[in-house]
Amino acid sequence: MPVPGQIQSIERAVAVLRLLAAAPQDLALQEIAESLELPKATTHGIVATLRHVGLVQQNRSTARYRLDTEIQDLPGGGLDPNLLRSQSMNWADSLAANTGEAVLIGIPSPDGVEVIHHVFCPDGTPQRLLFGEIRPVHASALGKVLLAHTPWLRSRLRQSSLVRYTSRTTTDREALLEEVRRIKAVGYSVDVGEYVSESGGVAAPIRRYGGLGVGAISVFGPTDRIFSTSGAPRREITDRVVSAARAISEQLAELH
Amino acid sequence: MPVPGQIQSIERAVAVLRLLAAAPQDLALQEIAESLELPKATTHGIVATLRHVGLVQQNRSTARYRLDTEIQDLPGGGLDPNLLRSQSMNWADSLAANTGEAVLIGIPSPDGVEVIHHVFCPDGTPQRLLFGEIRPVHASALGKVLLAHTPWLRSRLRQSSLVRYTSRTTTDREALLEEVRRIKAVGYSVDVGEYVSESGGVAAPIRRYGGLGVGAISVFGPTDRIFSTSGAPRREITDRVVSAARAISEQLAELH
DNA sequence: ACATCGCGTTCGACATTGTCGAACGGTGCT
DNA sequence: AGCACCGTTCGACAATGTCGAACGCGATGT
Repeated sequence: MPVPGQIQSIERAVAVLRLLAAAPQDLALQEIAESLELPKATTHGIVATLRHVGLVQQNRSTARYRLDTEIQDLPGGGLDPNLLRSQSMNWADSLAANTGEAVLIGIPSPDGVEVIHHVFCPDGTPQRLLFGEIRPVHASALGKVLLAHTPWLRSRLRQSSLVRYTSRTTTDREALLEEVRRIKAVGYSVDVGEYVSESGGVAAPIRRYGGLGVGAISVFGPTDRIFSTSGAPRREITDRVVSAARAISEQLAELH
Repeated sequence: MPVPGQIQSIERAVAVLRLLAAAPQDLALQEIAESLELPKATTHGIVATLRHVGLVQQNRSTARYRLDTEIQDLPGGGLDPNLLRSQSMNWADSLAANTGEAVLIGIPSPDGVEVIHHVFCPDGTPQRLLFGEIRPVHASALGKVLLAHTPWLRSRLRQSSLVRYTSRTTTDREALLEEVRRIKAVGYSVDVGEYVSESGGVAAPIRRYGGLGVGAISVFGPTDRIFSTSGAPRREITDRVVSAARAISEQLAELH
């Protein structure tokens, strides 16, 4: 590779995409090949790959190619927090009502998890609004479930120090990664007094189409209300959090 | 290549794009690499290539990567004919007024060049509206200049027969391709009674960002008014057509 | 019906091409 | 100053993508 940053097949693939984007109609394989001055077989490999990953469609009857509409998801960017909040508010409200606990919704931010929505615990006790606060990635149910379902967040762990907040805070990187693996398998995360003593929560991932986590929703409250005496989270809470998260994810997927 | 349609580097590049699209913030190279479980150096090659082709941007100060806004041009599709017409009407009018001849604007269509706009010759003679008509690719100034600047059109020549309309129609493929090469160099095309005897025209390409032809604009009329006695097109006409085409292209580029 | 043409697709050998471990140089912590 | 981390470059290796040629199929024309 003489000059770095010149991977041939990628440049060719992008050229194909650009050509298809500019074409007013579906293009035949041969037309693509000749436009790019590439052999037919080579072009076929590229186009077939693009079709395989869903960026290009092939008309069943004419065998011609066009851009798949899914390519419009690309510029979508990182999901507007306001959109996420508006789409999840109703689910958060009913989750709080059904569990009788407070609910948080968070998204990844440079320094941790940013709380973009907070439904107070319906018991009416005085509470402080957590909206806009940043919670630690390694010591909150929200953070840990994001860690499990948002791969690029994991590498941020390496540099940020694992601050100890309580005696239960996980400060060992290896142990945390091990827990993240479990969370990924189970589908929800748990925090038992790791950030604030006697307070804990359960969180589940909100995903965008494709499965990548873009946010998380969490129920939290006094540990003795969230967890049973065995130490495990109460089943009706985990179930409700998980299904609320799934419902929000599906709702997001529906608006293309 | 065991399974066709699985070019590794392209799939990886698309995965990078998808990851960047889903990320709410700029991502570090390492974060991308670890998310995709690829070596850093490999990832760097892919990202550098994507940056090189303009789909990815790198923040100068943080060195982190994000999608380039240019990626939004991709789903743009093949430029709405109505948009092209509305953007070029004013130029077409003044071109007709300045040259005293009729003006056509055309776009590629499956069977030839479709006329999407027609300004009558201002001399007031009775004329038939050509809007919506299909003109042959090989025997019109509009068609030939599109041929020169829209590569995928050229391969359509191979199968369609070169119908003879007049004694001056080019029916030899090799000769036509040779002329197309000249047109590409000069920047405008000429038709001297090749479709209708005694009638001819001069056309120039309307380009989208990147240089690909998406349409063409043409002045046409009686050959003795368009061309000087030497047979060459009159200089003030070619100049005006070319600069009108360029102006429309730039105007199109301005709306992102 | 048969032959022909043009297309998309597959095959397989080759060497070009991308991959990846390791090392470099710069920047911001502590 | 020292360290730690990151983006980038280097270079050897072989896995990978490339591409000429051949296949199969449908449409066309005879």
